[in-house]
Amino acid sequence: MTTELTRPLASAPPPRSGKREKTKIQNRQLILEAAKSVFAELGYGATTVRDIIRATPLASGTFYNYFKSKEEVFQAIQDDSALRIRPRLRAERVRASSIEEFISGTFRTFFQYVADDQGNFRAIRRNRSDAMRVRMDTPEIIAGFEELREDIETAISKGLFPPVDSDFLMASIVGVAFEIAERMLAREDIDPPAAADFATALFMGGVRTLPHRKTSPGAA
Amino acid sequence: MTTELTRPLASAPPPRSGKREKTKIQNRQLILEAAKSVFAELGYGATTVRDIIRATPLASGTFYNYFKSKEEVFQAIQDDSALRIRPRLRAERVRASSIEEFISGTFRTFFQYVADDQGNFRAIRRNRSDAMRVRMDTPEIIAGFEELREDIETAISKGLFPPVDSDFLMASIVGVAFEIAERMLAREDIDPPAAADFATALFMGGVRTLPHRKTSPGAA
DNA sequence: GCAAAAGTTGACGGCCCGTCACGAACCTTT
DNA sequence: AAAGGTTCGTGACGGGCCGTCAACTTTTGC
Repeated sequence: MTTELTRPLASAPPPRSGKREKTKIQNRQLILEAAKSVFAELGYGATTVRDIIRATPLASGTFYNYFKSKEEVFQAIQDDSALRIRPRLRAERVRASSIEEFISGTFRTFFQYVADDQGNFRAIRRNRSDAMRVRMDTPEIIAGFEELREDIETAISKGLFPPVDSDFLMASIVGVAFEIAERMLAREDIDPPAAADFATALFMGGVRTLPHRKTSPGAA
Repeated sequence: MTTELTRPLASAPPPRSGKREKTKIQNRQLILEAAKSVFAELGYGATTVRDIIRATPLASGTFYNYFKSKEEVFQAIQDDSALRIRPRLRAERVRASSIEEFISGTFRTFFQYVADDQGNFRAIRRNRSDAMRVRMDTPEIIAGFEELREDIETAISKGLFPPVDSDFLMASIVGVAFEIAERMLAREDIDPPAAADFATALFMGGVRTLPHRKTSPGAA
């Protein structure tokens, strides 16, 4: 504890590129990959840290050199996903010069991403064999929500949006995006543009301007 | 399953109102109440079955006479909640003679219920001290979603709604309802009618018809 | 009352948790 | 290149929770 070293230069920043750094990165990746596969197999709830390390050549103790718990692994996986899409969504919104572009750009980008990234999005959302549906928002994802709110504020101050409750509007966009994404993935033909069109029409003009369906109603 | 009646007596239905039935109901309630309180205290994730029975005069083995796991207790609590609001929501929708009534009735009823029922709604939604947000939909809740979809279908066939994708529309309503509910509860002044007005305006006319905010923008 | 049925109890084996002392692998210094 | 220092992987360990079950207690039907 007592750091009473003579300290000639003490802790020089160790940006080594030696073998140590290499295996560290590798081990971390090993654990993440194993976790993804095990989560997909057993579901998040049923998975134990032991299951994850067992799917790895490492020892149990090693796991804890990299993550504190399975929650943290989960977060790392999800945050990774969030980190990849956030810039794209943000770019889409910054570029927008109308409400319509803002809304449709956001939805198109999001649904397309979800469809491409089903592995990370879908598998994790099953708690176990329970019929219960689960959605977990990691800090990085929540930060993405906040970013959306800020972009809405900016859009309002630029006169793009009317001065509405940006918190509720953000919540509405998020809610529609996630909930429709789930239905979209449950379908035989996954059609991100169709999902985006639906959501965009809802936000642009309400229920009455929603696209009409092609299939005749009443069909089971 | 085999309903072979004839049976002179055999397993006569035991609708006793004896002491046995009474303590059975009581024990179940004891466990449910304890679970609610413990979930609220520790968060769902961190709670163990032992924590629940410890908050009870019962022995550990008894727990398993009533529930298979903490998941099942959780479901029982949530389903209880869902069972209370579903009829109200349904009544509201059946009574509706216009899109506007259908939508606004649904949201008003839902947000009012959430505000009244914070105990069951709020406490459970914290996973633990983690920053992660969690939402879990039990079978009863999911059945409520399906009921909404059916009511939308009925409304379409009655000409109340245009022939839209009822699945996506249901998803949108659900997403907006849950997500706004969460923001609403996070605020100092919980105002269900305001939340309902916002959501209704969104579905009736889109972003451009959303209520304008009173507080001047730009304030931190 | 009494015997069978129903329900409760808590101890038990099995598993998972997170830690930690140890030793091996690596890196630095001379 | 050898020694010394540091970092990190390893697996065994105590503690706790899980779900079960044989023994016991209470209620019920007669």
